[in-house]
Amino acid sequence: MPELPEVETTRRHLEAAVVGRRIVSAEIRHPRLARRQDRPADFSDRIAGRLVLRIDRIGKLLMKRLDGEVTWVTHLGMSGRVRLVAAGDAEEPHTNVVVRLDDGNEFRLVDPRTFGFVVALLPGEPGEGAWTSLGPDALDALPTSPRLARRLAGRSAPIKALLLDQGFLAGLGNIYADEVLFRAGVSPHRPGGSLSRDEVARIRAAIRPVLRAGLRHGGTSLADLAYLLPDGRAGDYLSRLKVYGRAGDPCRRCGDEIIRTVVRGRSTHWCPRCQT
DNA sequence: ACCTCCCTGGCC
DNA sequence: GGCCAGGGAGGT
Repeated sequence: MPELPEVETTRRHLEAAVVGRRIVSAEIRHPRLARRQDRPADFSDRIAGRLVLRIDRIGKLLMKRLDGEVTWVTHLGMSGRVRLVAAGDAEEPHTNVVVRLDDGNEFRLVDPRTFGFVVALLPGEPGEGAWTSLGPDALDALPTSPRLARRLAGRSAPIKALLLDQGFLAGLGNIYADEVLFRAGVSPHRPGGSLSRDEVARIRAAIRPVLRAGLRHGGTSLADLAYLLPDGRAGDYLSRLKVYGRAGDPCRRCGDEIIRTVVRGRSTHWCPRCQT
C-alpha cells in the first residue's frame, strides 16, 4: 500500500515526466475521488490550462504546484496508484481520475477502493496539513530524538499507533511502522511514554534507513499488486521485509516465530524475542 | 481511547 | 457468502 516510499517513488517519476508540462484537461470519473473539493467541478476548472512547476511530497500527500498559485493535491489512499501513459493506451479498470498533458501523455489515478482523492486548492484555502494537522515528514523533517522523546512523554497509546498517527509523524503506514519497530527492537505494544531515551533513539535511528531501503527498491508491491510504479513495474521491497506479512515464519534475526497481533484494529507483525 | 464507516478484490 | 486488507474521518 502507498506509504512514504511508494508515494516518493511516484513523486520522482512524476517530477521527471510532468514538471514543465501544461495540463490540457482533467476528468473525474468517480465523484467520490473529488469528495475533498467543495464543488467537485472545481477540480477540473482550476487545473485546466495550468503549467506544472514543481512536485512536493509531505507525508503521503503529493503536492503539484501549478502556475497561478494553484496546488493540485493527490492522496493515494490505500489502493491508489498513478499511471503515466500515452493518451491512447487502453484504460485499466478503476481509472477514476484522468489528467491530460500537452505532450500527449496522461496522468491516471487508478484506485479500486476509492480511499484516495484529488483536490485543487487556491491560495488561502487550507492546504497541506490542514485536514489532519500533519506532523513532521518522517523522511525530510524527522525530529531529533530528544524532541521525539518529549512528544512521546505521557502518551499511553502504543508506539505502533503513534507511528501510524499522521499528526505525530507523517508518512509511515502499517508496513513500514512494523519494519521500523523491528529494526529498533521495540515491541509495538509499548506505551509511547514508557520508552527509555535509548529506545526512542533506536526508533528514531531506524526510521530513515527503513524508508530509504523501501525507496531504493521502488517501494512495496504486495501480492495483490495494488501498488505499482507509474510505468507499471512492481516495487520489490516485499522480499526484503523483516516482519510485515511474515506471521508464522521464522524471524530473520533469531529464528523464533514472527507473530501477528492487533493494535488499534491494525494487523501488527513482530518478533517477541527481538522486540521488547 | 475506542469504535464504525467508507470501498472493492481476493480468498476461503 | 463472509471475511479481510487499511488510511483517514467522524462520532461517542
